Amino acid sequence: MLIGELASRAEVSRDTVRFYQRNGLITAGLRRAGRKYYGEYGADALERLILIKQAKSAGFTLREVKYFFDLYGSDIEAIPLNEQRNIVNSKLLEIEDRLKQLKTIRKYLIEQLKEIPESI
Amino acid sequence: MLIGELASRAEVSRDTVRFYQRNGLITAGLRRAGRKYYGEYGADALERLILIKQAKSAGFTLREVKYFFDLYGSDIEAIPLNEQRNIVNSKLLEIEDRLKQLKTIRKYLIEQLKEIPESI
DNA sequence: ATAAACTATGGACTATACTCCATAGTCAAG
DNA sequence: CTTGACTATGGAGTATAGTCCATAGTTTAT
Repeated sequence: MLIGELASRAEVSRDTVRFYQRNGLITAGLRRAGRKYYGEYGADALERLILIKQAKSAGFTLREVKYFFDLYGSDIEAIPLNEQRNIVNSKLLEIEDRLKQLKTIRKYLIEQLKEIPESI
Repeated sequence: MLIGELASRAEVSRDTVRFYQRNGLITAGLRRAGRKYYGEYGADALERLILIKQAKSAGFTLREVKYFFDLYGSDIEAIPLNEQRNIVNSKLLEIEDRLKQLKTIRKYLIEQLKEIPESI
């Protein structure tokens, strides 16, 4: 399929597909079109886009996703189980850290709020 | 005082001071030095730097800090009480939102962790 | 007199994840 | 055969908060 079909199937923009491709997250074949070439994308590209979206919503960066793709391809099953646990676990720790920070900030803001006299 | 003294008193880098100045967060007078001019900073600049650091650690952006400076100067007391409450309160709401998002992500990651079989 | 430490200026660079634009070639429908 | 929809390419722009560099003038101490 061409980029437009891929993009709409994955529900991302064509520019996003191009961006991911430039950054080595997905690949495409070439389809001749006159004297130019169009990108030809397979089911694997679609799979990857979906994986990327999931990973992003789970708090992973593109850099991290690329790292795992480079290591294991897009087949999650190919990643050793203990490695899978490590990946998820360390991201979990990051999230916990950020949660702690935000809770500290929240506490501080609530204190501030208490310090401001009520204006009747 | 000159930029170096200001920076070390406020515990920020000189480049940070220059950056804030370029962005209208602090101002300086001019002290003649040969045929050049050096920035001359007063107590107000130091106060602002300290305020900025506090605001940042409370989750405010520089843009937000500048907005309030433009409106009320660096004198917090000058801000009407209900406005003070609004400011802190809406930042608090933002933080709460972000906390919710992160908790959702955490929940998801924990689920994932459960789905990965133990590798003995 | 000279070196060290300080200052100013402008501009480039960092990370993240895209988005937008202009230009130009291609394809399908009417 | 022309119009509209699609594609490719390169490059610029967005937001945030600075950092780093080179060049050049200044001040202070020895």
